Amino acid sequence: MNPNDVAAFQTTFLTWYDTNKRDLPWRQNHDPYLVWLSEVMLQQTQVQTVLPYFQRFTQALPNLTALAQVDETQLLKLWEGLGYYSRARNLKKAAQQLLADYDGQFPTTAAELENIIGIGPYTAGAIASIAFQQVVPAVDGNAYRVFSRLLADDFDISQSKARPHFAQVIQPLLPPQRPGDFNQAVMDLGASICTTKDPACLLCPIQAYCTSYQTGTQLDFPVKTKKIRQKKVQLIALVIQNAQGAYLLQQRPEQGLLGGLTTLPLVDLSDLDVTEQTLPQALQTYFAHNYNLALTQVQDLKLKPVVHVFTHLHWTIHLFGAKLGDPQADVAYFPGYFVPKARLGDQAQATLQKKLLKRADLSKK
DNA sequence: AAATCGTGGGA
DNA sequence: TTCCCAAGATT
Repeated sequence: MNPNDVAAFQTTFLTWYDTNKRDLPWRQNHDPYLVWLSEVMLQQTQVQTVLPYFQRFTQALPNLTALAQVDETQLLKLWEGLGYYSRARNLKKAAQQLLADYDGQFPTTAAELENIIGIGPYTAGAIASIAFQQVVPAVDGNAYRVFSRLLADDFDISQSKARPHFAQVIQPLLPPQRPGDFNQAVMDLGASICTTKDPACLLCPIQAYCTSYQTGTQLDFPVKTKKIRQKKVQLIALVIQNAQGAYLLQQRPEQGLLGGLTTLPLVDLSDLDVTEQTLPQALQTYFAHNYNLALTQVQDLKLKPVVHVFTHLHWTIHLFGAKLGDPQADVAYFPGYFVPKARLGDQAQATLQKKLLKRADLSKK
């Protein structure tokens, strides 16, 4: 684009934004704390999903100090169901980091912001431009879509160099006076008009500048080669009651899938020796060997399996029931604890866990 | 640098 | 069913 076109393009785009921008709670002001929270919640997550979480989270934890001091249970409870749970733990770490090393003030440049845990290139650009008027792009999926089409740029967005590539491409298009609004205009355009499938080019405010529209190649962009295959895994979820009728929950490690959350005890079917034994026997052996726990009455509950799909995993989970034979049984070797039915919801529950409890009819009345 | 990390929704 | 996508970061 030549310089004259760039100026007209910016004016056209920002004028469209001024009349069509979405009224979102994190757009009420430019408080960096709120901009930051919204951006982290919006990572790989749609606006509609984020809205109720943002309201509850900001009401419970309205500032850095409150966030830095929140206990883990409340933090995860505020995040439950939103996914990518390391985001929540990183928020708290970042709040502590900002209070300890930055006097509780957000740094104002993208480069400095990237030093905060949980803030990567995109989020740094978003905060710097929206909260601090820094002239930097915010290169997310919307930006890939909008600018690959606008410029008919066929750089493969599956490549890790895609982000720096598009940052370089977008930089000269940024309006120095309103970089934050420009970046948000890209997001709104990407969400409403320049969508992945069936983009509404006839309604697009920057149609006249769009190279791919002029050649009818909108759907050829962005170029993305990599596809993810979900690995299929069969699991057993155990409904184990003790003598008091409480249920055994398994505490998952802080790192990794559903980190820090609790679920019904899960066993990967491929870890069981079912060649020589029946499935109930194999589960009994597994718990005895791994956790020094003696299960009795292990049985298939014959319920419809719970299917749960993660980004890279496809789980099919069969529910089995069991009891703890010895009322004095020592659970010390098992990473978890017994919880009465009425208290199952005290800890944060991933959506997977809610599905399991519902299928086992253990949801709160 | 490729894999890992959730969930809900749409075609 | 199955696949893909939605305001990515971390290791």
